[in-house]
Amino acid sequence: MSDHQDAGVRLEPALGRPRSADATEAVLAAALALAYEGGVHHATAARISERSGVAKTTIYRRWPNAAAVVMDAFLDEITPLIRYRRRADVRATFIAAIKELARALRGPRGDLLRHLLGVAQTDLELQKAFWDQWISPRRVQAKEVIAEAKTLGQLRADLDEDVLIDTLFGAVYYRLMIPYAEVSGPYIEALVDQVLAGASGPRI
Amino acid sequence: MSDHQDAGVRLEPALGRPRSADATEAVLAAALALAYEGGVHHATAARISERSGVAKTTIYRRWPNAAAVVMDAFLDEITPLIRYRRRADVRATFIAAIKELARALRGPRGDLLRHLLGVAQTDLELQKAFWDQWISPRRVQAKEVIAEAKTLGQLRADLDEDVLIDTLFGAVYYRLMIPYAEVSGPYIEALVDQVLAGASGPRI
Amino acid sequence: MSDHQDAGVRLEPALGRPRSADATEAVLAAALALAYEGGVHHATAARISERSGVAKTTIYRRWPNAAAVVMDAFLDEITPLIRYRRRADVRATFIAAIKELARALRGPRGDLLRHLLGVAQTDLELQKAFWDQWISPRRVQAKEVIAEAKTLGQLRADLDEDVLIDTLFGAVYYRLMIPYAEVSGPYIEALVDQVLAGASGPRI
Amino acid sequence: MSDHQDAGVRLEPALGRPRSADATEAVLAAALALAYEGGVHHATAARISERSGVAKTTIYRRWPNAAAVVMDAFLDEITPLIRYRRRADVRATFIAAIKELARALRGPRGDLLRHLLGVAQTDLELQKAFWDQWISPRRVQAKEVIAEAKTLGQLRADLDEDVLIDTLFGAVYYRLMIPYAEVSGPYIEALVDQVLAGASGPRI
DNA sequence: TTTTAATCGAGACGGTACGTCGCGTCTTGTT
DNA sequence: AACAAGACGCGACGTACCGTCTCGATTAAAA
Repeated sequence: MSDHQDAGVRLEPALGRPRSADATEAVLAAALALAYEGGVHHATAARISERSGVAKTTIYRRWPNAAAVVMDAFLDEITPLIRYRRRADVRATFIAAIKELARALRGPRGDLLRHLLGVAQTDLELQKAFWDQWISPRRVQAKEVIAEAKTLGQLRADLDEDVLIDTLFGAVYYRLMIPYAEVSGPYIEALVDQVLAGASGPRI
Repeated sequence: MSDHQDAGVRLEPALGRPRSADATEAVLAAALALAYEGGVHHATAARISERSGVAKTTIYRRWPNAAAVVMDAFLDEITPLIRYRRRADVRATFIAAIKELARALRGPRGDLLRHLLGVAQTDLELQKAFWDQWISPRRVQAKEVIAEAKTLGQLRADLDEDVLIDTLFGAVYYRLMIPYAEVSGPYIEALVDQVLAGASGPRI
Repeated sequence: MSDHQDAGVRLEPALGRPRSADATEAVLAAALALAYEGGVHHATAARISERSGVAKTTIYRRWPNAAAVVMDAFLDEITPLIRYRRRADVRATFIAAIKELARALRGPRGDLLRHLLGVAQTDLELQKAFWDQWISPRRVQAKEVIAEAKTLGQLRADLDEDVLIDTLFGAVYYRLMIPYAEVSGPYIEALVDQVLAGASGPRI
Repeated sequence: MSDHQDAGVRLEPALGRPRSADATEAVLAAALALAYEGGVHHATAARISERSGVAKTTIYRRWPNAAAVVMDAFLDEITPLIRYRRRADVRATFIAAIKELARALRGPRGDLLRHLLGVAQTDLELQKAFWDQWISPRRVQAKEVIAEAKTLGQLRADLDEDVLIDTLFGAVYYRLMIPYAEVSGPYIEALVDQVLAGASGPRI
C-alpha cells in the first residue's frame, strides 16, 4: 500500500477515527480488477465505489482521482515481481532483470502500465508518483549493479550510468508504448549484448 | 495535412457541395493553438469548433475525435522540422538527427508530443496514426542510414538495426515521458558515443 | 408552459435544432408527479431525468435547478383553476375567488405550494418567478375587481387597494404556511365580512 | 435558550460528564453569525462546528439539525425585541406592536426569518418550533389585547379574534415573504386603520 | 433552369463521468 | 457520560465533453 496522503510516517497519536484498512484494500482490489477488465478509463470513481462497497467520498478523501487509485493498486501488485537479483556477471544480471520485467508486463499488465504511463503524461501528480514509486527505485538498484560491475572490470570505468540505463530500459519502454514488435527473450539478449559490445564497426 | 477520412483516393466525381479546404485549415490551426494553450485536453471538439468557426458536425465528418485533429495538426507542423541529413559519418548523422529532434521538441512542443503519445495509449486509432505518420517513416530513414554505414564499415555488419534504433530513440523518448533530466546536447553525444562504442570493460 | 429561458417572444427564425416540446412536457409531468409523491425535495434533477426519459443535461439547459422545474409544472397546473369570476357584488366575488383558491390548494397541492414558497425564500430566481407568474397577475385581477366596486359604491373610494389585497390574501397564505387552522368555507366568509365591515366597536 | 433535547425535565442525577454550557453558547453564536453572513444554508453543521470549536457530534447531541440551531439562536436574539406594550387604545397598541416587529425585521434579520420560515415548510420539527416559540406566544398576547379592547368597547364584541390577527399579521408576513413592497410606517398605520374601519362603502 | 445531393452553421439531445458539498452516524482517544 | 477529532456511507449537486441528431441555408454538378 502506498497511499497518496500519508507517504511520510505519522508520529502523532492519530486523532479521530482512524482510516479503515479494509476500505483501502477493497478500493485497491476493485480498482485493479476494473482496470484489467476494461482499461484504465473503465475504473471510474463511481464504479470503484460500487464494486468495493466504499463510498465515493472516501475514495476522494484519500486519492486525487480514480487513475491514482489504479496506479497505487498496480504498483502494489507489480513491485514484488520485479526485484533485481545478482547473476554471474552484468550481462546475465541485466538480461535476467529485463526478462523478469518483460514477463511481468506480458499480457494485460503491460497494457495497464502503458495506459497509466499515458495518463501520467497529462497528470503531474501521477507523473511524480510514477517516478517516485516505480522508476526511481529501480534506477537506484540498476546503479548499484553498474557500480559493482565497474569494480569488477565488467564495465568501462568512464561509463555514464544514466546513458546505460536509458538505452537498456528506454528500448523496453519504447517497445511497450509503440508496440511495433514484442519484447521477446531473444530480443532482450540481443539488446543487452549490443549495448555492451557497441555498434561500431571493426577498428582495424 | 493528412485527413483521416480520405486516406483512400476518391474516384467518383464527387456529388454535392464539395468540402471546404478553408474549414480544414481553420480547424487544424485552432486545434493546435488550443493544445498549446492548455494541453491536449483543452482542445475539445466544442472549443475547436468555436475558435475555428467551423461546425462541430463538420469536424466529426472528417476526424474521429478531437485528439485526432490535434495529432494531424501537430504532425503537419513538426514533420518538416526533423528530416535526416547525411553528415561525415554515422556518428555525426545520428547526433545531428537526434539534436534536431530534441531541438524541435524543446518547450511546449515536447509536452504536446508527450500528451499525444499518452492519449494514444488508450486510443487505438491514434496509436496507429502515430506509428504510420511519425515513427515508421523515421525508422525507415534511420535504416537507410544504418545500411549505408554498414557498407562503409562504420557499423558492424551483423548489427541488429531495430535494436540500434530502439536504444538510441528509446532513450530519447524515455527522457521525454519520464522527464527526470533534459535531453541536452552533451547527453546526446554521450548517448551516441556509448551506443557505438559499447559499455563493456576492456577485453584483455 | 412557462419556460425560464424564453420568457420573451423569439422573432428570429430559431437557428439550429429546435427544442423538443415532448421533452419539455415529459419533464414537467415527471417533476410534478415526483413532487406530489415525496415533496419538492424528492423531485431531484436525476429522478426527473430518469422518470421522464429526458437527459439531466437537457433539464439544466432549460431550467436553473430542479425546484424551478417543479415551480413551472405547478404553475401550469394551477393557473387555469383559479380565475376570478364576477359575482353579484364585491363580497361575493372575493368569497368565491378565495374559496376557489382554497379548494385548489386543499390537499397535496397546498403542501406543494407551501414547499415552493419555502424554497423561493432562499432562491431569488424562484422568488421572481413566483411573483411574476403567480402573485402579480392575480393582484392585477383583484385590483380590477376593487376598481369596479369603487365605481359601484361597494367599496370606499379612498380605500388602499394594496392593503385590502394584503389583508385578504395575507390571511390565507398565513394559514397556509403556519397551518394552525384550516382555511374553511365559514372562515373565508368571516374573513371577507370582517375585512369589509371593519373591526371597530360601535361609534356612538 | 430553548434546547430541543431537554424540553422535558431531567430528574436523574446526570451520570458522567455534564454538558458544557459554554459549548451551547458558542454553537448558537456561531450559527447566527454564519446565517447572517451567507443565509441559512451557509450555517451548516460542519461550519458551525469549526467556527464554534464545538464538535459536530456535540451539536447533533443537542439539536436535530443545523437549521434548528439557527432557529434557536434567532429566537433567542429576537424575542426580547418584540414585546407587546399597552398604548392609549387598540389602534395605538397594534400600530406600536407591528412597528416594533417591522423594525426588528428590517434588514438581514428579516431575511433570516424569511429563510427560516421557508425551511420550516419542509421540516415538520422546525414548523412546530416556529409555532410554539414564535407565533403562538405572540397570538396569545394579541388575544389579551383584543379581549381588553372588547371590554372597553374599542372593538366589536362579536369580532373573530383569529380573523383579526390573521389579517393584521398575515399582511405583514405576506409582504415579508413576497417582498413586492416594504412594510413602512405609513403602511402599518393604513393597515391597522383600514382593518379597524372596514373596507365597505357608505351604507346610506 | 431546375433538380439533386452533399456540405455547412447552429445548437439541441441522451449519456457518462466528474469532483464537491452537506448530511447524520460511527469510532477513536481524552476529560 | 460528554467531548474533540475526524473517518465513513450516502445522496444530490451542477458542469464538462462526448458523439449524434435535426434544422435551415449553401453550393455545385446533373438533369
